Amino acid sequence: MTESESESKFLKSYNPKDFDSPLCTVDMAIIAVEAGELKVLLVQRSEHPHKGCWALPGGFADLKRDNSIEATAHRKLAEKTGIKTPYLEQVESIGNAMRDPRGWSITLLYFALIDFEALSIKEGAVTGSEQTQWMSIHDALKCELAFDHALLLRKAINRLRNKTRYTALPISLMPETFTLTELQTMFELILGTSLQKKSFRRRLEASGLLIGSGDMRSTARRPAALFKRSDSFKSDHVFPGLLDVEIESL
Amino acid sequence: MTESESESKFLKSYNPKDFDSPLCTVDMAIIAVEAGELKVLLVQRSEHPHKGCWALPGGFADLKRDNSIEATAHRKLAEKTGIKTPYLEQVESIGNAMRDPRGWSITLLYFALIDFEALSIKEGAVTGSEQTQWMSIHDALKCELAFDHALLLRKAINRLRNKTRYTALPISLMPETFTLTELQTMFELILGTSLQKKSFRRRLEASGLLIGSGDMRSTARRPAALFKRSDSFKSDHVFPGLLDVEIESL
DNA sequence: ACTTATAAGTGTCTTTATGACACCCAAGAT
DNA sequence: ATCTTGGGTGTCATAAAGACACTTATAAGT
Repeated sequence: MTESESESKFLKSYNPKDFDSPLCTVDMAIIAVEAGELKVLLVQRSEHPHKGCWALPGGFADLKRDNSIEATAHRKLAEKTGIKTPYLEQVESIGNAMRDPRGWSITLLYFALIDFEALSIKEGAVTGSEQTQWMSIHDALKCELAFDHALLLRKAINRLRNKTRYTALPISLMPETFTLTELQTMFELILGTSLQKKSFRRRLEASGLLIGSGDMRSTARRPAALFKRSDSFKSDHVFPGLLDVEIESL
Repeated sequence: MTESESESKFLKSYNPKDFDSPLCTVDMAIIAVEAGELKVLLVQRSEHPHKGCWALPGGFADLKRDNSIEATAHRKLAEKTGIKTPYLEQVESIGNAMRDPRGWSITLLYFALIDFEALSIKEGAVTGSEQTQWMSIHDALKCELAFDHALLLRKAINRLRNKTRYTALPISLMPETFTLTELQTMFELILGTSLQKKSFRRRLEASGLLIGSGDMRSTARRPAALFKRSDSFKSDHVFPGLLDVEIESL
């Protein structure tokens, strides 16, 4: 019997269900800004365990439909928000015997950043049988989320805060065009500190990530130049230096 | 029936095996330096699939013995190297339908850095029925590793290289005491570039991570001061600035 | 029409950290 | 005694962020 015959015979008699295997899920921290606050999308669990609790959206990979875990994450995101091309990043995987009463379980945590205004499914929408809600990060961390989802949310926010110090990530939360002050406000909102206007503009200027759209935003004051993402824009662009703010680890 | 009675009834009738669940493993890139080369610990697979191929050590979480995936990683590491307190970090999780012929599979990739000299199990050791080997990174990436382990190894090395630019991580690869030149050589080996002696020493001096051990190393030339980790040492210490080297993404 | 408040946007000096590189120093080898 | 060699330092240049004052444009109020 050749090696490859031996291997195919082995595979034929192999059944994954013969082994004890942990539960394996994908959970998502979907983050947007609305009304000047960082918010996260939560769903109310319609099934046990933790029935009735608010939780991060997520669930099992559908082995028939999803070719990879990123596909699962994209599918979940599209189901909840209608958004197809978000900023999506894997944060970490947490697995242990205690986090789910059903038994040993692992979750792959993703976080997504989206422009709230681009949402096709908004406040209080009901997808399937589940109630969904945008809740401010602050409230979400206080309100007894299901499982260890408060921990997961903290991990996602910490990642977002850290990356905001040295990358252009928050631009993913902005609409098509925006002013530099609006963008700076977004950074400040995420970091929870105020930033130096000059330094902020210098970084962006030097990065070449944005170009003026030509238009101006006329508000009650002096009009502000509108910018949009340039051709060379990448949301994970790394600036040469860190913003010197100390972030409170949640 | 109260909510909690309803929930416990649900849990009693719940069987994880009722659902299609992916295979879920932990794989490890265990890295050390020997003979002036970055090396990775590989095991030769004694079972199908990919029987006979070299692979990163790893395997299924033992739901009976391991309380968490970190516990699984620590156990695997101790089994292969005898080392209990390494630098250990989760890199990423990869899951898709193609990476394992047995079916949809997810792996949680960890990487560990250890001081080769502190190993209790060395070259060519046989643990259980598996042959193990330390192979240079360069060779390992060329030699057709099992599954997608070449990809996993590249991800681990890229992470190591990136972190070496702005953290003190490589100190985890050093013995108890060492000279600054030896440490710099370690950084250079990982990054694949030479570094400025002065800049390198300044960063470490300013960090307060090391203190002189009092002793000197007497070689054929001028003796060099020996240093050890100070009380405030943390391997994930972040330096204020980046080392300005461009690293070839593998 | 003039003034004022306010947000947009700029000029410029300081501070911090790394890069570059020349120089000095200590010990064994000759 | 001198040479060689790697250990270790002094110092100026450069890059990027921080601090902060200043100018500018607009709408609203008088």
